[in-house]
Amino acid sequence: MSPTTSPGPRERLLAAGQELFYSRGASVGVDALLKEANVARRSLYEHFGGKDGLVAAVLRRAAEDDLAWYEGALAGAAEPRERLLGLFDRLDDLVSDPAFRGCRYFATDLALADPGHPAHAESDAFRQRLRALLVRELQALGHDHPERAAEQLHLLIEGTLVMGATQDDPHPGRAARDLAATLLA
Amino acid sequence: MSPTTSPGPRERLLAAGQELFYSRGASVGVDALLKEANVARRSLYEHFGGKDGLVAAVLRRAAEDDLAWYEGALAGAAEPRERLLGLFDRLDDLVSDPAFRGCRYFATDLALADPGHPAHAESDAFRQRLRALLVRELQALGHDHPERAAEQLHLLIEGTLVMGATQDDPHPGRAARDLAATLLA
DNA sequence: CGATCAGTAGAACGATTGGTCTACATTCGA
DNA sequence: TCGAATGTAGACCAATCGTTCTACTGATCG
Repeated sequence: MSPTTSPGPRERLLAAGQELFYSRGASVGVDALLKEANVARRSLYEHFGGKDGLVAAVLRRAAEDDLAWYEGALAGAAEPRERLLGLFDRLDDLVSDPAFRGCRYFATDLALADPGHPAHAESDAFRQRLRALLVRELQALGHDHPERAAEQLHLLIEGTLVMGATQDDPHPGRAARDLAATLLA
Repeated sequence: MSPTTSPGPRERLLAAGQELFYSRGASVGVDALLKEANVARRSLYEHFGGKDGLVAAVLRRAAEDDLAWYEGALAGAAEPRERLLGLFDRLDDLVSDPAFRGCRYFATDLALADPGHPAHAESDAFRQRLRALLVRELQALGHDHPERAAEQLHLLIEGTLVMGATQDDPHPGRAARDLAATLLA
């Protein structure tokens, strides 16, 4: 149990899933995941019950990371209004990365047609937490209609991610930031 | 050649593809397409060369329909400004339909990992035509920065479609309309 | 009439899918 | 020291994928 113990198969599977599900979509084969994680086939089914379980577990973990990213992006400025506007600057950087492939949760939802798939619950949970974070921020800002404004900010965020994913727009974050600015006036 | 001749296999395949690719995604099996179209396996390969060809052909046809829909949505009002705002009302109706499953082109792009797939070219073409339509409308409106505003309107449209697809937002079109209104001021 | 052609119907293909199972290695605590 | 756990390695399975193929049918037209 030394602190430098190499991560076990469960951890490696989560890491491989986070990487491959994002870069190649939820349709990557189990074989590719096992190879990337250097893990035996059996370990996947013992730890996650199957591919579906891994997809859901990866989304759950990614939600933690992503929400922390949003918190960090908001922390870029002190003034309440600048905090939210700065978020779109960070988003613009994010989607400008050529490796950016769009919103993880939306892509997964689209890929998994079965509405009962456990991954959908994770997507919903993430979106609710993101929305709550926006509402909280708008309340701290003293906005008159935090719920309505959060809906609009959410729409701007999703729009930025889509525009960034299709790549034919160099700086969707800037376009969204300008719209957000009028919203926060 | 009577005018009531039932559509041939090519036409039925396009119709089946437009229906199934949208409702079940580009990953629907060839068997389901053939069954829906009531067409022999062989016809698919003679007319479209394979499933990839059908996917691309369906997107090309859908682009015509969808752009016509956008034109129609703009035609709802006479006053230039109301034309664009009315578009978001129509979008709100569209995404409120429980059968709405998001943007056809973006979903297809996400589903087809291979960047060389012919469907991507059709998606790009559609987006460019949509963008051109917005620019034209903004010019007619006498907007100071039609290109920039079109980018923002496009972002609002895509955002509306995403929010509508996830369903946890009853009226994303209204949120987008309000943002668009400030943009057109 | 007979040839051609577009169509249907469906068997069969090789590859790949997610999932199960057996055999063996390692670790670790009773 | 023995015996569970926990892991790896990989064969194997049934199902499904997109594709190719053969066999047959029904027009259309010289």
